[in-house]
Amino acid sequence: MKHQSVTIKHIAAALNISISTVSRALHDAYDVSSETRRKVLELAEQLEYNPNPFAVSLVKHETKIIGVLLPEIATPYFSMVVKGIQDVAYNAGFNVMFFISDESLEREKLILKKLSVNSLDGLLVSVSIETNTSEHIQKLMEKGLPVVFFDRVLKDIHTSKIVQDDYHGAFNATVHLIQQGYKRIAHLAGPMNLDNAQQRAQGYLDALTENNMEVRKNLLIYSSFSQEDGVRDMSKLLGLKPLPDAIFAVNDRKAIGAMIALRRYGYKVPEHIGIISFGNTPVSEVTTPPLSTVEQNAYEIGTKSCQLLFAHIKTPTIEPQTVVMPSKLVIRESSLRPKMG
Amino acid sequence: MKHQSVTIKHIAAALNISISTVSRALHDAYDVSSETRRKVLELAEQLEYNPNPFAVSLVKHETKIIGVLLPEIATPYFSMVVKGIQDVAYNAGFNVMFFISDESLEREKLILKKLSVNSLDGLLVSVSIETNTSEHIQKLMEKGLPVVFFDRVLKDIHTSKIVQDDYHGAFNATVHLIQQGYKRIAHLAGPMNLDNAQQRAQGYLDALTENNMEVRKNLLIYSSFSQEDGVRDMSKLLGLKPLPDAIFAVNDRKAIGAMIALRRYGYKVPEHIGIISFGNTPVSEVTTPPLSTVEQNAYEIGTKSCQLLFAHIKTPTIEPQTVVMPSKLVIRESSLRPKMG
DNA sequence: CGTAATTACACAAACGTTTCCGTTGTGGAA
DNA sequence: TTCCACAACGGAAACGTTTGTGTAATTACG
Repeated sequence: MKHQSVTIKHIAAALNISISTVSRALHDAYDVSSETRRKVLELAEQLEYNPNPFAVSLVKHETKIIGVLLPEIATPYFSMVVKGIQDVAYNAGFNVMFFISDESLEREKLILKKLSVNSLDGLLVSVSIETNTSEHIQKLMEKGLPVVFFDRVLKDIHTSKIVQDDYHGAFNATVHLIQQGYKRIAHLAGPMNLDNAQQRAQGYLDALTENNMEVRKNLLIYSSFSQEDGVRDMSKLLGLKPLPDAIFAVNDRKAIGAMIALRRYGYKVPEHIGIISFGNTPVSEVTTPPLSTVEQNAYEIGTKSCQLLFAHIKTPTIEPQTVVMPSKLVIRESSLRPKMG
Repeated sequence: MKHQSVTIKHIAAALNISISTVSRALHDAYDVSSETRRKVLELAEQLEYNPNPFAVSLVKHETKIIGVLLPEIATPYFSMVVKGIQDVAYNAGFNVMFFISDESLEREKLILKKLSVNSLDGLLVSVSIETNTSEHIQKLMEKGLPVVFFDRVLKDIHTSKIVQDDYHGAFNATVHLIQQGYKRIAHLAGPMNLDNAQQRAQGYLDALTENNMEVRKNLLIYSSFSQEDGVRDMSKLLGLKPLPDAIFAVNDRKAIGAMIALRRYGYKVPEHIGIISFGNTPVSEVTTPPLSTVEQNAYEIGTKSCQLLFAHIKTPTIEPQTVVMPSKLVIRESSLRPKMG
């Protein structure tokens, strides 16, 4: 900063030795007597010496910083992932820098374009809703930057990825509704071009067909992830002639939107319409009725993806792997259909 | 990175000019002909040259990075503040680095101790629950690092701070309960040593006395911020002989904890017991009944504090100021006492 | 035409480290 | 005594920039 901080030079000058000796004393103290080593360490402690990370990075070609590129940070899911990442990184002595695309492909590209490859040791990526290309990320990888994807991955990139078992989570959630006796099950889906949203939709579809239930096109609605999307899509569904009697929502926010719409029109959950969603964010416990949902281990996704990234940083030649986190059903009241006579 | 990236040297060599000319061509292009300038810019674009930020930082003594030290990131409030910070920083061309104290003073100290003053242009701070000293932060400021506090501030530090109007928010919330006709109003307070929790408690107390209502010591319970704290404290209150008939909770999570405890014991909100809280996080809209609460503009706190920090960075001699964000009541059903005969 | 001003560039120092290599001084072995 | 090994240190290059200063070549001016 403006105020000069204490450097290796000051220590060297004070002790009347060379800076190279000071440097060695502070690290692997070969070639330095225990006496001078002691004096250096003592003075460094006293002066509260901290190495200038930029100078170190310049010569060592490593930054001890990882980047996280993600679409959003103020959601229960992503903020929890971030916490997991941060925890692992902190324990490994790494700092974390966040880049938020705000669900915009353009901003995503801009961020990566401005990014000097030297400024990061590795990058964690979850792509935006709009992202339908992988060039911008591929380019970074070609320059030697280790990249690991989490949650929202890009199929055509050859690197490690860590995802939820979206397919089976959705499949099991839908089967659960079927087992409860619901007959006309709708799906409030996510954005079409997002792989994990697609996986959930596919799980829903396969669960229906494998249980010999008719797939109705108008019961599958794609839109974005917001609560408002849930309200809107549910309202649309409520205009259908034979009403759906159950909803599988792609995330908790949309499920809550659906519940709001249902309440508005006087329908009861789970009596008239059953609901199950995906996420198990804290809010799902406190809705009325409490929301059945698929557990999504956001924190673990964060920690695992960070660990994977470190593996790639340590061993650049490592074989990429895809980790699939198991999806567990959390059944609460919203999907428990009252037994009828 | 391991793979060498393109530097100013490569451009200089390719064009057979000196690196200083390249550097000047890329910046304020005095002392360079428009011809060579064009060639440099062209080649830089083509090679996708990005300056090495560490090298720049070393010589310019500025990093274009701000740090954010905060106790937690996976809560609706803090993640929203972070979003605000990130937005302003991004538009100003700054990167943001997060440091999470996890509500631990020890970790807070450790983080700051390891922090080289040179690595940041400025620091945004919200202290942990345990933080009862200011030395560790004071020390950084003395070394010339601009610091701005948000939300959880330290009284005895002379720098800019931005806080919610906790006092009047709490005061008005309590007055609202009084006006609704509630007589025995309890307060589920936050940690005693946190200034903003204290402010809210004081607002509650003053609202009672100014309205000639008796202050009962056993109706004021201090604990932490979690939902579990809310459940526990509310259960404790339900053991009192004359029951309280209204609750003012220090945040939404504790209010929800209280609602869970009330439901468990068969009490109805707002008929038996009215509730109002502080935060207006998204969850407060979807509880049953919807939660009355004090709006807390997390996003604006983020943007404003970041702007303030930039002002300090730009003009280190600037006079510190304290910004108080107005607190607005958001009345929903949980505090609307049914009129009785 | 001679001198001064200007243009366009190169050189080199500096930022704070790490690290390779060279140098000094001491002691022991032959 | 001479030679060598080794311990302990200093010097200097390098990382990729920015920036102050030096210096040719060109232009302007009286």
